[in-house]
Amino acid sequence: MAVQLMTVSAVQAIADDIRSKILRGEYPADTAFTETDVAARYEVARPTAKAAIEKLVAESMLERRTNKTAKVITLGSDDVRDIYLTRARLEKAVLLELAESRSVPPAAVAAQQDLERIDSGSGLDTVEPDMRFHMALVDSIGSPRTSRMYESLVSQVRLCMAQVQGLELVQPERIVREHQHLLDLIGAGDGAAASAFLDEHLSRPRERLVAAVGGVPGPEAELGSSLDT
Amino acid sequence: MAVQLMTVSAVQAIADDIRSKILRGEYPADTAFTETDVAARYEVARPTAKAAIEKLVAESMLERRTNKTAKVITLGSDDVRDIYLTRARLEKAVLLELAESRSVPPAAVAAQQDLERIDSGSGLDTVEPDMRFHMALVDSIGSPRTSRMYESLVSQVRLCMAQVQGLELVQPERIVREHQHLLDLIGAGDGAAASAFLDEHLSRPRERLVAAVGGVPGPEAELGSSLDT
DNA sequence: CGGCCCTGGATTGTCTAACAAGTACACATG
DNA sequence: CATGTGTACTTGTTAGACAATCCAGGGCCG
Repeated sequence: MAVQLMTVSAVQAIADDIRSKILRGEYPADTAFTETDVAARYEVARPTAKAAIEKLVAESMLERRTNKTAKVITLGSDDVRDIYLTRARLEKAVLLELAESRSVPPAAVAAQQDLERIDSGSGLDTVEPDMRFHMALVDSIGSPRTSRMYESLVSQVRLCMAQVQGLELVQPERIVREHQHLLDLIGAGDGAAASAFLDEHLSRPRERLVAAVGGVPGPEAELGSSLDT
Repeated sequence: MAVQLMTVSAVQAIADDIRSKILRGEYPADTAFTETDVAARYEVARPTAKAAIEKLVAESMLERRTNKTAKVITLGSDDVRDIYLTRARLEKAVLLELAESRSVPPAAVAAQQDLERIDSGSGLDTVEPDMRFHMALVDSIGSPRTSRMYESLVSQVRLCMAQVQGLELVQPERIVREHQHLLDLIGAGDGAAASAFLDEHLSRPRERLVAAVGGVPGPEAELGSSLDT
């Protein structure tokens, strides 16, 4: 009867809170997260804060080098392209499989209807149903690993959008139209066309984000040379 | 200059050691990893052992539910299919892109030559160059995130193979032939054929692994049976 | 005789306190 | 001005301890 409302784990709760705040844009890129600071803010011991930070590092929300303080990850234009290209690879494969069986996922249709409903709203309200639409497509094929990977990519897209402030250029009616086109192509069994159209559909926001993050090629491409992992 | 020789982190070293031992098959499925046990074996404090265990849980080598001891993950037939299908999704997209530019990755050719060289060897020696071949294909497109995801899938394939003992049915000459066919199709720019052929190429080992892991549909589909150790 | 409670041991989650090691920055010195 | 040093800050790791939880075995009652 209890609906598992308590996260039963302090580090999980802290990590969830920090992650949601990062995705909401409350912590801009390069914000430092010291262990003692996190421990003090959430009133927990330092090992607990440390575990939460490392959890976020593991899922690429924060980055840290040994003996250095963790910071909110900075996504450069290279990262944005990589995220969108990887995302497209997964989703195109999904579209091909869905078109094969001509199965239009009901959850995606529902997300699409939500998107139509708030069509007149401002740009930022549309990204949630937009993401849900794509996520529903991927989830519908019932592959836990594919879903988990895609979810991680979507999360990074949201992180990137949160870091870029002046980004209101989304055109809801165009998104709705293109989504509908995708669903139609799936229903028609034309996987190749759906796959190709997805590239088009994703290219616009991708380049928009690339432009928004500025000319930064990568987070650490400009300090003498490679001091990489 | 300095070649980063010491892993400077105890938990990293412990996690690496346990992971390699798991992938080598020294710890069969469902092997329990108690925090105090790991701490004693590596002569470190319990938090350190805990961190190492949680690191392995994060990368799906171990699984644990709250307040329960971590165990080596058990991959059922559902998991094997999911791993191979997800793997195919990523790699097919990669093949399409490679064929688009007709670029045959040199690293893949090198792995292929290694595979030909030990062609006469037993089956188990072939899986390393085999994996390296596929990994080289994926790495060649220069997408860090795609590579990381594919690597995680390859790692799970290796884990699965390590857990299945009697699995010597690989036919090296067939693998060599099919790999060469893939490279030829890439060079010819026929991405669609390469993509389709990859499905064929992966289906055989997939079904072989599915059969090897037995009729277990999933790790926790039947709780009335084996819980030994 | 069988089912249920209940009490132990075992294990994990978390805390406090502390020390060692490494980095970064300021400062003093040549 | 360059260089070396030192100090503060932060992380990596340890030790010990306590509460909460889970599992199994035994005793009690029907």
